[in-house]
Amino acid sequence: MTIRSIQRALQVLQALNCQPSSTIAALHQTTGLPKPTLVRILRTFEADGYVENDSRQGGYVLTARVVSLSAGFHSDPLVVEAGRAWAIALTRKHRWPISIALPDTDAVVVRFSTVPDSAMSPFHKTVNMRLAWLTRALGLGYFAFAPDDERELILSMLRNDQQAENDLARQPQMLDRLISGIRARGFATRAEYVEPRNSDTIAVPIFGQGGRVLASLGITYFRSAFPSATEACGRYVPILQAASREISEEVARILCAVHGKSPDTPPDLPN
Amino acid sequence: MTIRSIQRALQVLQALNCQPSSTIAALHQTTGLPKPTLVRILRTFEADGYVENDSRQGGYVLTARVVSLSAGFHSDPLVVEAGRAWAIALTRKHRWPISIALPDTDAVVVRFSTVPDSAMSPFHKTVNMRLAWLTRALGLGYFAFAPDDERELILSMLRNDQQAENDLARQPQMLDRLISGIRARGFATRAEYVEPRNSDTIAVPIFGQGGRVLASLGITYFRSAFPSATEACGRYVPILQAASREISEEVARILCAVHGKSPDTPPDLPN
DNA sequence: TGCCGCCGTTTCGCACTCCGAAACGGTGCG
DNA sequence: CGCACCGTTTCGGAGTGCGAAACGGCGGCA
Repeated sequence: MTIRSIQRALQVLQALNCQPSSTIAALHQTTGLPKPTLVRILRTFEADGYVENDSRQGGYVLTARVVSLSAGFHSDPLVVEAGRAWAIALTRKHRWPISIALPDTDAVVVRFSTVPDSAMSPFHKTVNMRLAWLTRALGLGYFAFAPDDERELILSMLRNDQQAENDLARQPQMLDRLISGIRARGFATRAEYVEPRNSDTIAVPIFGQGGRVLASLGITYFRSAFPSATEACGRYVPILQAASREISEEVARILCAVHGKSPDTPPDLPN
Repeated sequence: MTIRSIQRALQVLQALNCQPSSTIAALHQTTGLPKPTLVRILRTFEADGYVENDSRQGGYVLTARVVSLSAGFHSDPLVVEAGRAWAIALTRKHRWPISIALPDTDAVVVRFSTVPDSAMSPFHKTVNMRLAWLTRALGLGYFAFAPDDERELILSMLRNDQQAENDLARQPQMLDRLISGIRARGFATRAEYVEPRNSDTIAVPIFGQGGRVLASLGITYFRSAFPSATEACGRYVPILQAASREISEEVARILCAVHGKSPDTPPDLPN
């Protein structure tokens, strides 16, 4: 059971967003709600500071505070929203768990993972796991493709960090060699010397409009399932890269559709 | 009387905006609402597509659709929000009505006016009145200070327009002379040959951060109240310009405070 | 001037919607 | 195995939100 008054309130909020200012009559017209109901809803918004009612402005007007209702929505979750379907599809087809990681100050954070869907997974729970920038596949898969200024910003944070996993931040030459290798190959893998040794992750960047990296997309598998890492990469890198491109397009599509209220059309999933 | 369920819903929406993903327990913690209530509210949001609940993401997550709750909020109404207090104060002190106008394609639109507060007003209702770009003070007060590309865009719309008031768009030399005069003086007045002849308006631009024009701010008076237009301008232009500067600062202040939930602190009004 | 129509708001009594304590099923942990 | 915690469901009661109707104000019109 859903709460009717809330749905109506959201409906009114949407309507208010369509015009610089709205009269009761106009809202009544577009939402179909009875006028006393509208007055009550608007009075509630007003009490909380989301709208103001001023005859000098010709009715009810949104205030700057409405922004706080969606201010926390970077495009961060967007890439998860867009990527989820492909990640699930990939896991269904190839068995191994897929993860999407996003930057968060001094590490990347796994924001989505199909570990619960994958019978064969080296980990139990991965969501919200923080992974080091310079040793983990998902960290490097983002870092290596980030623009120079962003990389420099991250490094400046890591240099003050005592964690052994961030040692590379203090070894510019080695780091440069690692990064240019990753950029040349188009994907990153986990450093060999970090735990757990029995598994590996391959990660590729997901790009947004304008070519900026939004996130990294990774697949994790047991090393024992393949004769060599090269073999595994040869198999999964093209798949990840294709998925990454599709996710980028889906992000663009969602961004365009945000204003419309059309129901979500399910994307064409890989078969 | 306000509607409790809506207030709670907004509260939850705010909380969701503070974290990439939220569990029921976390929301219960921060909002203090009973868990069954939270579940109902979240289910409502989910039904309308504003949040998604996915264990793979570790709880409830906002979707791109939340943006539509504040997408209509350009910084347009913001300048009105910021300017209202000063406009009212100016009218109280100087009697004449003050208006704030914003661009809307082929004209400017009065979005705020103290006409209702002013006993002495040449007009009855002004809000939502559309004023021609090149003959009205509020149009010119914006146009003359807009960047070149924006001016060119507006002109390209006006050139196809049959309205007599937009004739100047087809007379580049005369227009240039008019515009550079306005820029030099720092304010605009209504063209002498348009109605109503018994009144005049003086308008100045309101600038945003980065020096872009946000709106124009105008005062309207009966010509018969002054021996000459020069006299009126000499008196009111400094006042309008000072108010414009204050409003710009207020806009900046609101923009900074948007995320915080601190109650609106009333600005220092001119005495 | 007086009448009419429209608009935003308030009233008020009833119905039903929303509420939340309690219980439930699941999962991870010691 | 028992415990603790978490998200979700149940369910009966009451308080909350509902909307038809009425109100007051304003502007237009004759």
